[in-house]
Amino acid sequence: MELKLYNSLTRQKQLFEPIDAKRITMYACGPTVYNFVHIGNARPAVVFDTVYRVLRSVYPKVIYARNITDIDDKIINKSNELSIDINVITKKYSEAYFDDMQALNTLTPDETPYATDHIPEMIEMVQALVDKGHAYATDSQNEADKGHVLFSVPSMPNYGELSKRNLEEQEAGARVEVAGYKQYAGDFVLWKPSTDNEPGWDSPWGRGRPGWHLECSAMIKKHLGDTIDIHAGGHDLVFPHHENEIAQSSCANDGKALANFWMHNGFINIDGEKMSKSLGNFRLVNDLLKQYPGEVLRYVILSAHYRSEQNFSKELLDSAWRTLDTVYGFIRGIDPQAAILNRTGEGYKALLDDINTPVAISELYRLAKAANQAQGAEQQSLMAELAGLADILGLLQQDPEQWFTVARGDDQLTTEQIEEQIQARQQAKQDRDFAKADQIRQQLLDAGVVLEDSREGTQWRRA
RNA sequence: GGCGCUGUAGCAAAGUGGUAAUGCAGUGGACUGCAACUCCGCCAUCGUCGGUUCGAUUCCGACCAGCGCCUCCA
Repeated sequence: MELKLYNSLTRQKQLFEPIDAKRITMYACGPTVYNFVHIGNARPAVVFDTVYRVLRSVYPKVIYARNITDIDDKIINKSNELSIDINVITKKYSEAYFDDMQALNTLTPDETPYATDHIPEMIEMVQALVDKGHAYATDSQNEADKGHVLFSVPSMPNYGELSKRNLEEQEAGARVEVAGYKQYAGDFVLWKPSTDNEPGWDSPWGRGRPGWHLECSAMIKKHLGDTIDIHAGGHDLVFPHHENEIAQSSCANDGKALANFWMHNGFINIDGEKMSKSLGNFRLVNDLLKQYPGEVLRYVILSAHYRSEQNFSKELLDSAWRTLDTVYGFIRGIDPQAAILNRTGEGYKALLDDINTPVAISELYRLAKAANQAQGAEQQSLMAELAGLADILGLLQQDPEQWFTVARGDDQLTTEQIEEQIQARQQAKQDRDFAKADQIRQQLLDAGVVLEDSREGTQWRRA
């Protein structure tokens, strides 16, 4: 039983070999909390939650950390814009994030470090970089430029390893305005000065705040170690974010690798276009949850391989919902069984092969369908295997009866009303008044309730 | 200019050097008072053109069409 993962660093799928099989360490870049998160933020959360679940099925202990970025210029801007204290904003949106992620059935990471709780660690790392000649404080001659500390990219010979970038070759097409205080165009900020009305912390270079990349490096070192097994995030973070994290950590830790495996998820587009503010096509998880169960969103995300791009659309969501209806329909009324993971099953094997969730999901469907048709011990065994696979995918965690009967969106009828109507229809059928029976059924259908007759009676579900 | 990705049925999405999983939709049939559910069946030669090979959707090359990063970004 081997786990293979695609490693962005080597650009190939390779056998996952942990540093310490008794303690797996994994870090995923979390959100900057200045707004509700959109579906694109949900993808890494769901994907790496699944990776976490797979790892836990293989190894006895996995430490998964996902940070909250609660100090950032975007947050400061929002704070100024709305004249609301920055802490109020970060509290509100970090809580909203946790709620959304729970709706997507992601497990709570073992560590949720906040950037602002790690200022001393960050300062310490900057100091180490300065001491080792990998960083420099800007000249204090010019008052405006004073107080910056920059990472010196030329001080690191193998800079660019992750993104395979050669800074010289990029200059031709790059439109980066180079700040005057930089010694080299590619140098990036470790520490920047804060004005009096900006949040800041005292440091050897004056009152200021950390640069974007620094927190991850500092928090990884503190909570997980100098070198971790897996570092994950969205594909767009490869450069510059992760590249710079590597530079900081590696140089601060005397050349040790920051992570052995780098995993990056592909983007989510909306109706064929990238989500962007100018297009106004952001899909907030919070809004989508008003129309779809969280499980539908999770299912959609896992129905494509995590490295490929995925196009979100209403059609995709509706289709996923119908599929889940079918699957829950298969197991509705069957006694649930304690989960037993079939480690030689196709679904689990697919997950071990670079987290191939689409194949695992098709196996989930196959098992549910087979359970629907089986009887007795065979059925129990299929249900146990189904539960085992479903647990790793974080799907099918609801009671099927609930899945079908909990009101969806704008449903008007209560369960009691529906069952009353079903009784009335039953009577009409017994009286062989089919016209009336059909009329009741149609009325219910118009109200979003589908009836399913069987020898045992009438079952209903919301559609 | 540099780095990189994608192109498989109406939609979604796996996959393999030996004629392509799966889901949704559609469709034929069974079941049903009629439906719904369910069951049985049908529905693609894998962007184009070359090359390698006994054989390619799968390898190589070119081309076409999309797209991402290089600036905040999941």
